[in-house]
Amino acid sequence: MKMSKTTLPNCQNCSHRTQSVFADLRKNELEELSAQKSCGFFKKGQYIFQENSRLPGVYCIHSGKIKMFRMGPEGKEQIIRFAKAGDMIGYKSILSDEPLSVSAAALDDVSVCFVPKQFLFDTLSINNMFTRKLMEVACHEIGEANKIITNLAQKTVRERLAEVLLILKETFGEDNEGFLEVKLTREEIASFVGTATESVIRLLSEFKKDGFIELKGRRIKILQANQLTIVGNVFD
Amino acid sequence: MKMSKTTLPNCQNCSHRTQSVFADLRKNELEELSAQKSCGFFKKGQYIFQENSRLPGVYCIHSGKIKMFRMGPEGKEQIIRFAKAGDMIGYKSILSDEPLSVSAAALDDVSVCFVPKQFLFDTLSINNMFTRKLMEVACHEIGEANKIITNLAQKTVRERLAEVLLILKETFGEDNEGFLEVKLTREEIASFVGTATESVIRLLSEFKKDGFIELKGRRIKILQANQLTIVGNVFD
DNA sequence: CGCGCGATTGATTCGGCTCAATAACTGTGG
DNA sequence: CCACAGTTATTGAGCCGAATCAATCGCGCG
Repeated sequence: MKMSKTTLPNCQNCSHRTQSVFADLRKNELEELSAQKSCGFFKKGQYIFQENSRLPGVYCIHSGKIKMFRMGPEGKEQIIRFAKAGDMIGYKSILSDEPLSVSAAALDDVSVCFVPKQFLFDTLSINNMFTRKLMEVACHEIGEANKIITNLAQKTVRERLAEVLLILKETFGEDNEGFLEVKLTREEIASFVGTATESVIRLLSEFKKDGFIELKGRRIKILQANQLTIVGNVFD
Repeated sequence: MKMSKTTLPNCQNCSHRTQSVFADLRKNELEELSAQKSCGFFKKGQYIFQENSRLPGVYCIHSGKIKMFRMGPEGKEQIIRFAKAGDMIGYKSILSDEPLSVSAAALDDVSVCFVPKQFLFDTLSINNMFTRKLMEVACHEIGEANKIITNLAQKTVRERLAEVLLILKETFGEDNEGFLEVKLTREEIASFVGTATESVIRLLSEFKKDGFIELKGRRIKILQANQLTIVGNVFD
């Protein structure tokens, strides 16, 4: 991975800044961030980092999509969540001072900024709004994880797949034709749902037959989101 | 629930303080905490709080054991984790400014201190060590949740039960006879493992037959922890 | 244009859930 | 301290969702 300071825009005028955890940074803090960060690129399929390792900082995603996953006991990937432009990844390991609990891999070509952990700690100690924002993001994620745990334990594969489709729509949005703006293999979908690839395939074609979705190769279009919320027992 | 300021010791000389998130509070901060907190008691079985509600602060557990759980789509409890003396609960909802994502209920008689959220926010803004500690705890919990998600998706019930027994030992310890220092119904164990009550019962008696554990009514003694780690595919 | 991975479909197996019937235990009040 | 009532635990039988295994298809890419 090449790292440089010039390939991506300064943090001050980064288009993702206002939606990111850095939204509340002051002018001089942003300048410092720009000065300390470096940039990197990952091709589709490459690992950004691997679980159990440690990083000297965090990544801010400038463009591209990323899957966060853990290896199960038989070496099978379990996708925990996705990340996209504007998200910061790898920070939990820094803040809890533990090795990474997940790996991250690029779903398409990805460009990132790397922020040294010292910048985080420095900013945490002087900018309360930043602290609050970071806590908010972290604590929100715990709530999401609690929901996933309950779903995995209690819902059927059919229900979980319906919900996953809605999550993908929510997370990545749709292109101008209405297809989900993310390209995943059936195996990756299965890994996120927590089931076998064949089960995903069978249920997808069932949803297609029911008119809930349209399939075009690897691309998925959601036709009846409301039906999926019903099938998936999705309340919130 | 009765609330008073005198029933429990001051925070300064609370025996759990040094292991809690309040370990790094300064003298005057501890005095302020003592002044602002109130105390409460819950009988076994009572709810401390319910998911989707909001609290004006957080609870510190002074004594007793608590289950944290979520209601699944069919109204079935999913136990996410346990909490015990020294733990702070309910803070994630405060910090993410969202309704609670879990409920909490007393597993035995519980006494708690209630800390208004303003104290938390005030202390976050002036005590960096407290901030770091709180972040550390929250981020650690995310890592744990990631592990649980992977286990639920990929391990068998047998493996998960073996691991749960070890988690219970780790969390609550053993009494002088070697029995787990927590009294759970089979249904609660099942709810934590993410399976049916009958499956827990069958597998427990299997573990007993294999000599891994001893059962005495509701009480469980772990005889061969190492065998359980093998059966449960527990690496860390 | 062919190679190879990913997708699909079918057949079969099986872990684990549900339902049902006792048995054992907990704790409660007399 | 005992009896009773209501839980909770146990065990068995049967079923079903979903995993696995096997084979073929088809698209994307070099």
